[in-house]
Amino acid sequence: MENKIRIHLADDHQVLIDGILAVLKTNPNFQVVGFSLNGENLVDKVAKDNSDVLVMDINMPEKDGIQVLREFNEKGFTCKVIILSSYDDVKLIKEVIKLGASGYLTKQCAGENIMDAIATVAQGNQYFSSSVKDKIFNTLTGNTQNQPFDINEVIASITSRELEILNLITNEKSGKEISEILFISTNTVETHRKNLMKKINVKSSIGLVLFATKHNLIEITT
Amino acid sequence: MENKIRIHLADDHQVLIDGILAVLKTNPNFQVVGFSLNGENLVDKVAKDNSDVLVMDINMPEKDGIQVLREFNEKGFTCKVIILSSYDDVKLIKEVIKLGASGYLTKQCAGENIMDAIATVAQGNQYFSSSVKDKIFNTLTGNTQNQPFDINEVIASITSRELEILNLITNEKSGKEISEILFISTNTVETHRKNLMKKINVKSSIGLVLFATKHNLIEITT
DNA sequence: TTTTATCTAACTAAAATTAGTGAGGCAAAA
DNA sequence: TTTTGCCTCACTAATTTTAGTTAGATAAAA
Repeated sequence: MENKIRIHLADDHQVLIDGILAVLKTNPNFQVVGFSLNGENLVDKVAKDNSDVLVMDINMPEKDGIQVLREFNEKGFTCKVIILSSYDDVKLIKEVIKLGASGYLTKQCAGENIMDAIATVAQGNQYFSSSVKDKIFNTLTGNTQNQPFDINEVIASITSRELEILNLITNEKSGKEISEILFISTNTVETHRKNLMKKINVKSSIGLVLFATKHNLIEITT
Repeated sequence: MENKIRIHLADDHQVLIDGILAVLKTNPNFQVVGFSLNGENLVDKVAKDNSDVLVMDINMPEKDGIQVLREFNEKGFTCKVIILSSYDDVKLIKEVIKLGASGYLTKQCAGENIMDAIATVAQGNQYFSSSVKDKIFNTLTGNTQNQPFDINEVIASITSRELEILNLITNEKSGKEISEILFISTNTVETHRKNLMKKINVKSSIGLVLFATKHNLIEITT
């Protein structure tokens, strides 16, 4: 028998952590080496623990699961990550997969599924609960006309000045405020806004904000 | 030694139930006699189980915890109820106390707290986690301006109709479009929008969208 | 029963956004 | 050198949003 799988749990619900701890204790192949109630310093803790698998919630105080995944990528860690979320939102699922998560379970799943998932991803495979797989499958089959143009091209076509405008719009600045911040005419601001809407192909500033946040093009300061 | 305390668990997160099951197994005084993944027929099931204590989430499919408590009162059952909720919203806490709940824990609590709580309420006493007691205390002492914007309370104060509006705004619908979708006047839509902006304390619809996406209050369909 | 919460709606007035077109200046690339 | 892309700005006009107030209807709760 190989070594035990070293596991780190992260969820702001202590009772859930305690519960999973108790469940995992029933399997001698698993060893929980640490847990966290928020996302702060999570990457460092996991590195220090030398954990093989991180089971993590998305919604956590201080730093959410998405941010943690990003940090993992930046620092090039090899620890496998299983997302254990309350929601099975397609966008969220796609995002965490893109960010390198090895598994995604909803909290509707059984305790056994977690053990399956941990064992699976520890071997380098991916594990997604059936409801998650269904959702993804449905979107893949459902929308073929989804994106008439390449998102990356769109993002690349956004100039630095436009990005500046986009940033300010997303931070709830009005056209007039933006003009005062950047020392340009409101006309210019609105021209940029128009060009952005055309490029990104949205109907309003709301669409700009959704696009900006979805693709993390901006930094929200408020 | 008296008889074991008979417990029923109700939560739509199976993994949490499995976890609590594993935790409670460590104490021979507790016996979990049933569990439910939603609120449907919960009252009847608890009655049939002859349970002493029901540990129940508020947010459940089919029938939420509040409705279940009401039903308990109507039918005059004596089973003690402990609420295990994700939120420590004052309004919610007050409501469940009024409806006869014997305990209230947030999911931030430890597994041990649940055992304490069960033992306490089984003896006819009440059990509230310290964070819950603090919250209630603050409101009683009039310290309400202490927390100008408790996010959970803000979210809880959003009505279902407002959520509907918020959803449509976040999906790039204009006021006119929303009025046509919901068959109400644009004036009404704008009133809802105003009330939302006031509740959430943002300057514009952009702020509403940021809030909605940040807290996963809506489903973006586009 | 009275109060409270929610949804509905109207009114006015100011401010902001959306939409389209045109155009000058400037710097880098072809 | 000519072209291209980007930033700049103006003008008009329609539409939408923001802000404040008031208020009726209804159902639930105190």
